This record gives sequence, structure tokens and C-alpha cells, in this order.
Amino acid sequence: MAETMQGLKRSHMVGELSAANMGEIVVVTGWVNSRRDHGGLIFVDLRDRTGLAQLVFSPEVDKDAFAKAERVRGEFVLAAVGEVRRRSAETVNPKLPTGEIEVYVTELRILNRAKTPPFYIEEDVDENIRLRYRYLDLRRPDMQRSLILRHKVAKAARDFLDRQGFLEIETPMLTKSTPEGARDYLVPSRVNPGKFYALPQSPQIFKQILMVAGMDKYFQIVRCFRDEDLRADRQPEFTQIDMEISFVDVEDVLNLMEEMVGFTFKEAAGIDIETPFPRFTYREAMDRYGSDKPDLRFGLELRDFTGMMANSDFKVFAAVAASGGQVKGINAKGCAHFSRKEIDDLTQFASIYGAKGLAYIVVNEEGLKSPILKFFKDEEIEAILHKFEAEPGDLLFFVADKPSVVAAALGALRIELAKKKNLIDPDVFKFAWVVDFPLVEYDDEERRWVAIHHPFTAPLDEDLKYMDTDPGRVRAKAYDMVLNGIELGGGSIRIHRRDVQQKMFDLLGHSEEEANEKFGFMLEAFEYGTPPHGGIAFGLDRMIMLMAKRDTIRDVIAFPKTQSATDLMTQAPSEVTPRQLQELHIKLNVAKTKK
RNA sequence: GGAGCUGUGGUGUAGAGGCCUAACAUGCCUGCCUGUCACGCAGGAGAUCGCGAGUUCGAAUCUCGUCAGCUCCGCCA
Repeated sequence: MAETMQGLKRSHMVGELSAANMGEIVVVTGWVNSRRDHGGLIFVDLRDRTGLAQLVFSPEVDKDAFAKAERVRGEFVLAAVGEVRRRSAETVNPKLPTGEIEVYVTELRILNRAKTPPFYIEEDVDENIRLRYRYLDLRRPDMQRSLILRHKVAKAARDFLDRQGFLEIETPMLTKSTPEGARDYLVPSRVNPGKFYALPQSPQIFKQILMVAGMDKYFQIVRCFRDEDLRADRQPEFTQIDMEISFVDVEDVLNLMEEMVGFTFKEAAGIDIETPFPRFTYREAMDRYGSDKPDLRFGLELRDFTGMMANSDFKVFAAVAASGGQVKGINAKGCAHFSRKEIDDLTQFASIYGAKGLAYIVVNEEGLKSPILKFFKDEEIEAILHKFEAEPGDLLFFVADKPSVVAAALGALRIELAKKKNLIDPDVFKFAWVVDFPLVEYDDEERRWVAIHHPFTAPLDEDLKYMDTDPGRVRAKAYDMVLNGIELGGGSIRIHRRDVQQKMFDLLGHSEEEANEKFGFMLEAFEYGTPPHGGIAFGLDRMIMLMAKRDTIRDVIAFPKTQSATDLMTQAPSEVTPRQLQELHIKLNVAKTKK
């Protein structure tokens, strides 16, 4: 039934055909997007990754081809030989790039049949079905564009870095489990019973050792693995553009990366971006936006009322202000018309982030409306309105809590309000740097200091002196690149001195033996002449998602996993045979549940 | 670990206690059709409403559980 391509060679991709090919005999191949049978005349839209073109079958042109075309169905794979002809003026299809021409087929070969697909290729269907039949989903022009863009982004970044003298060097996928950070994916070693490799969360240690090795500038477009719960922008395996550079400080990295990102966006997607990017210290970003990844596409900045509330008669606010908490607010411009239900929903929304309440004041032409008004003196109300720059029509929100809750709740509320009020221009790209992150934070559960970035991050020179006395005050030479409220990449200048690294491990509560066991090879390497160095890694998937204006990185990854980390097409992960387990010296201890 | 949303012919949806012997569109099959462009016209097949319990005289519809997908919190150095 199926025919071969013998004696035929594709001459054109279908999307390339145009009036310039008029009169040529062409050989095209592809899938049947649709077939329109008019009885005495059959049209077939043939699709490949470059687009669609119309094939015409007429008994007057070729009887055999016409007869075969009657048996053709959706998604059949065809090769067609025919003449490119210009369409008459009234039959031109302006919706199709190739709509000025059509191919009069003189020979048709049905290279393969296809089952009726579960969904029409260009229709939007449930993601369940898309992932199960990913090969059909990937035939959709949108998905093809995503993967083509992905290729272009990777190539542009690679070209840029190559020109800057970077070397692309591979690092191991089977590596050593690290004690800090995300959960590792573990791989049992057959030849070393009871021992495990870990898949890399990032090539962090190897790239730093490459600096010790004198490679000077390293990069890699590399898969990384983290065994944590998934989100729209988080997959268990994802791709980073990973870099490390010797003999640089913060400024050098930021400048070079702005250049790289600018080049990549322009080259891959034709998007012009403004440099330099605005820079925020971590503190400033948290104060103004309640987030270390501020979305700068709209205003709605946070205002601080903590000082003002300390002496107020509103005990809820005063108590929080007096006990190290914060009272902050957002002016929801033009939201005074919100219903009680809408405000309740927003209160519910804020509670997700731990806020115990959401106080509000409605500002109208007739005056103010609020359940908390009665607690404030006239001059206090005056001061609040002044600080909010409130005008009639505004709705003022407050959250009072410990600083982390205030930031989380108001930071999220800010974005929610922007969405609700349609303040976000989808065509705009707002980059920013966030710098001077804290080096460490205290983990109440583990009852120790933990690294905000990772334990190799260098402290700011001027803060080094607080490492022993006041670790929470030490700022790091760490930086994140943020785009439209999403963390695109992050990195730091690293510690290159053995003594400072030791001090860091001490601070994190790793004993010398522990540090030696986990990182001894690295500490040893650092004793053989380590250059000052720093680096950064970009989330390639997120970068492409933002360029392609998608809501999830699943749409820019060929074979992504579901939220429960399964692959609906291959059914991974799956059980393995007892023999496989035996060879790996593994005994399962899994509660008998579903089959 | 937790919260929320969704699940109805192949696909996308409607139906929200009896009107359901489950509707519409599209796809699929058969026939007709020489200018369509996701062609059109006529006819046909196709669903025990994710799964399991329960409430009820009666459940696609209400309750509980469970499975799957999605969004989010925690987590993600």
C-alpha cells in the first residue's frame, strides 16, 4: 500500500513556494493538513514545518494522481510531483503565505497512511491529550515555531559567547550528591553497591574548577535536574545557559550579560531591548515591590506605614509595628468601585501568602469608607492619604505582619491587581538586575544559617567583617536578572580564597570533616592557585517562554513532564524488573497501593 | 505535605435532581458535487457523563472517597 520515494528527491519545502517558482516542476513532501473533495476536483493542503501549500488534483491533469487523491485522508504522508501555477485572481487565498500559487499534481505517492488523529492539528485541546500524543501536538505550527525559536536562541547565545572567547566544555551528568539546595535525582551504581551518583542540579562546582584549571571563560548549554515539585515555569529537568569567567567582578558580569541577552533577543526573536537594565538592591526591590523579582511593567509600588503606626490607636497595626513587624500598603488606583465580594476575594488571595487580613480604605468623592477608619485621628488619616498620594476613586490596601509575610502578600497582591486592572502590556519586555542579596538567612526549622544563593558565593568586601558577628547583615556579590517579574538568571562572584570558603562552611554549620567529605576535592583544588572568578546561569526554557509569550515552559520543551513529574507519552517513570533491582542491590520498601 | 479549579461520543462544549431514550458543533463513514481553502449538501455510526461508594422513589447533576490534568502555597542553595 505505502509507496517509496524511489526516484524522487524533494525540491522545495512547501512554505518556500511562491510566484517565483511559477512554471517549475517541483517535488514536495509533507502531511495532509486537509482535503477538499469537489467530486471532479480535489484540493489537498500539504503541510511541513515551513507551512502549507495547496495541491490540485484534476483528472484532466493526471487520472492516476486524481484517483489516488480520493483515498487520501488527514495526516497521510505524501510526495507530490507537479507544476507550480499562479492562481487566478479570484482564487488567491490571502490568508496563506503561499496563497498566490498552487501545485498541479502529475504524480502522487502515498508514502504512508495515518490513523485518524485524536484531534485536528490546529485546534486547541486539553493538555492531557496533547502530552499523550506529543508527536501530533508538535506538528502544530505554534509548537513548531516554539522549537524553532528555541534553536535560534541557543544558537545566538552560543555564537555570542564563542565570539567573546568562551569555550563550551561538557561536565559530568553522573556526579556527586550535594548536601545543600534542592533534592537530587539519584542514580544507583551497579559496580559500587550501596553508592549513588546524583544528576547535577547545576555544573556549579565543575565550572569553578575549570576556572582553577585556567580555562578562563567557560560556557555550556546544559541540562540540570532538581527533584522538587513542579510549576508552570519549573520542570524536573531544564536547560541552563551556564557560564563562568575568571578575573572579573560584578560589573564585568552584568555588562557582558546585558550585551548577551540583548544580542540573543534581537537575533532570535527580533526584539530590541534597552540597556543598561535598571538595578535594584535586594532591599530596595523588597521595599518597593515586595519581591526579589519585581515586575516593572506597571506601578502599584508598596508604601511603608510602619513608623506611622507604631503609636496609633489601632492596636492590630501598633502591635505589629512594635514587635519588629511591618505595616505596608498598596494604592489600587481606580479600584474604589470594587464590590465587597471582590475585596473578600482579594483578602482570601492575600491569605494564601500568610496574611491574616487585608485592611482597606475606599476613597470616594463623598469621602472615605473603611472599617478601620474609626481607629485613626484626622491627622493620621491625612498622613496616610498623603503617603498613598490617594485620589477619589482609589482603594487603599494594608497588610500588617512580619516583613516576609508583608512582602509576599503585597507583592502577590500587586501583581493580582495589575492583572485585574489590565495594566500589563503583553508586548513589553522590562528587564532589571537585583543585586546585593543577603549572603545567608536563618532557617528556623534547621536552626542554622543557610546560603541564600549557594555556599560558594562571595560576600561584599565591606561586609566581610560581619561574618562572625552579624551574619544576617552580610550582603553577597550575587545578582539576578529579572524579566517581567520572572527570574531569568542568577549568579555571583565566587569565593576564591580557601580561608573565606572555610569561614563560610563554618557559618553554615558544616564541620571541617563534613566540608572535607562533601567538598574536599574542591577545597584542595582551591589551594593550587585559584583566580578570582564569577559566573551566572540563565534559564533557557524561561527565556524562550517569555520571548514566545507563552504561560508555561512546557510549551517550549519538546517532551515535558506533567505536574506529577510523569511523561504521559512514555509513561515514565515506570517499575523495573526484580532482576534490575537485584543487580543494583536495591530492595524496595513501597507501601502496596494501586497497581 | 496543603489549597483551589477541571473531568460529558474521537475532539471542543451545553445540560446543574425527573424535561436525558444525554444536546450542539466539529471530526469519522457512505453518497453527491470542477475552484475550494478547516469547501458545501444529504444520510449514517459513535457516550453506560473519569472511577468507586453513598443520599434519593429517581443522580451526568447532590455528598464522600479516589484517579488524572492544571494553577498556587510550602519546597525550589
